Amino acid sequence: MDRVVLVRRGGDAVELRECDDDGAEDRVTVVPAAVLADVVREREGAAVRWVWDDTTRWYPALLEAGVRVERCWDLRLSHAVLRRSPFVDQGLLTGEDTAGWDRLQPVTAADPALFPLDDPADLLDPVAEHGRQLAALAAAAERGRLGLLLAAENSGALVAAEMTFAGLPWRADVHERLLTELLGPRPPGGSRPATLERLLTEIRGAFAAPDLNPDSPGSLLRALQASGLPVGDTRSWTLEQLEHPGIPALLEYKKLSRLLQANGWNWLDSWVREGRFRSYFLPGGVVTGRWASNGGGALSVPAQVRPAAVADDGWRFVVADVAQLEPRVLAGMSRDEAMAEAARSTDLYAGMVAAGAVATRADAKAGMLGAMYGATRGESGRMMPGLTRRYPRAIGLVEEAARAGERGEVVHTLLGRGSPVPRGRAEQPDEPGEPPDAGESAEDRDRHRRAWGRFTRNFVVQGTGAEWALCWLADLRNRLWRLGAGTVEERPHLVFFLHDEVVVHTPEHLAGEVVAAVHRAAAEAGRLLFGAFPVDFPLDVAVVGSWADAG
DNA sequence: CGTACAGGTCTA
DNA sequence: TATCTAGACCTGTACG
Repeated sequence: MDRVVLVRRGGDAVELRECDDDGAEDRVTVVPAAVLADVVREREGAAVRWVWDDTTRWYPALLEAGVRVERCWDLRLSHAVLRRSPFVDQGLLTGEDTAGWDRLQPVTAADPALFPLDDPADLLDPVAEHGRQLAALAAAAERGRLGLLLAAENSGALVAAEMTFAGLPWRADVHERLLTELLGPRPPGGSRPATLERLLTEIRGAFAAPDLNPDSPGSLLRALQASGLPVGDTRSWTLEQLEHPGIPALLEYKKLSRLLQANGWNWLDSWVREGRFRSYFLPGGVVTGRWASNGGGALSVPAQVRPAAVADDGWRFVVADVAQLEPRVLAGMSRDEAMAEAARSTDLYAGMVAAGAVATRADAKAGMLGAMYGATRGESGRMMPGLTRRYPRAIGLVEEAARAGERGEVVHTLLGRGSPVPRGRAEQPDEPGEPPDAGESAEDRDRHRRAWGRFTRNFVVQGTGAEWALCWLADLRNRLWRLGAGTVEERPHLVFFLHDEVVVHTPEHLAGEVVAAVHRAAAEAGRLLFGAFPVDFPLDVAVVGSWADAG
């Protein structure tokens, strides 16, 4: 397949350097930046992979011009994967501007306007970096897996930009009605809404604290203790355990205050424009390979405000999520036949009960969460011996990951994403990590070592789960494109992705085909990661008018 | 007066 | 007897 490396030449020209999959260069052309979108649109007719320093620096402008690309190679994201992967000979990846690629950050909501001469990306040579990456991949152990990871990561970069471009349909009028019903009318100048004022008066009376500000944890804690309540913190969960006439009003205040602060009128003003909530998704933003987000708290949109996410007239949302993704991924990556058998049922935890591994569904859930998060005590910890007997390969895999982390070793996901090197173990001379703290006791060191073991234990499962989800997303993106005609936002398109859940915005008459596509993409993701090994990934899928109506 | 951190709450 | 993974982001408060 042809590859075209895009290189900025000053503010108003772009160099196109053609090469093949080995990086051997063919010809070079220079075009004015103003016609780049037309050039890309024309070349998209044939198979081509666009190679660029960073998708967030190139793709938004193409999408604005109505151009969608099929494939890219994001040097920033690929660099980050290759730099950490234990499959890679790091010597092949090292060049004089490696530190610059290490530091390169995506363009996000916080700094949308980088001027050409201020952008650190302009100091980097994409052609040289591309060559190093191809050489590193070609020589890698497990080249096939690592190649799949890079393909999925690069496809995710395109999805992320397309989701920000399209935006999640959001009805400000529905959201405002919800706020007014719960909080009262929008008060002027950011003062407290009527409902909060009323609750505040009640709380101050109940705790005999006329100046109490419940938004100040310190003064709230002192007021509670002065009323004789035996509390050490002011979390809602703690307060729910208490018997006191002021508690219900306080809990209600905290809940509504949180709504106001996180998703109130200010949020609407900041993040909703022209009927769309536009946040920035950051592929690879979490070390495990999960996405992070930036702007509007897209990864924690409360269920409370989801009624305001409403599909356009004549359109629907297809909302799909995977049931128990991570235990299923663990069954597949450890090739644990017994756990895969439990995963054959729609409810994996019920499957574990049916197999006699645990007594109840609650035990199954607590035990699996404990196995993946590293609980050794309490409810979850008690399940571990039984699970280990019944599922030795699955439990053995996470246990080994934990032991490796405790020894300070790097662990990796199925496709080869590597865990960070623990502090104090970094080998780069310019990044010595934290020097050993002379004041740290043996107990502290032991606690840190076990905490790092819990992190690496979770890393292999959460990270491989993220790889499954990326493959699902990438395959779904291609299927959705083939279902319609026109630009991205005229066809069925992804508008939201959160670890194991997707939301597709689709013309109503295509909803049935989108549902089928979501299922087929999930089956394909399982095949890509686990081949013929029989582990199922059943989906909960809903066709709805509002996001709140799913699930 | 701006930055850093603590505490809290939402997400999977 | 037992709160254990990964994030974003708000306010209040301490600090330089």
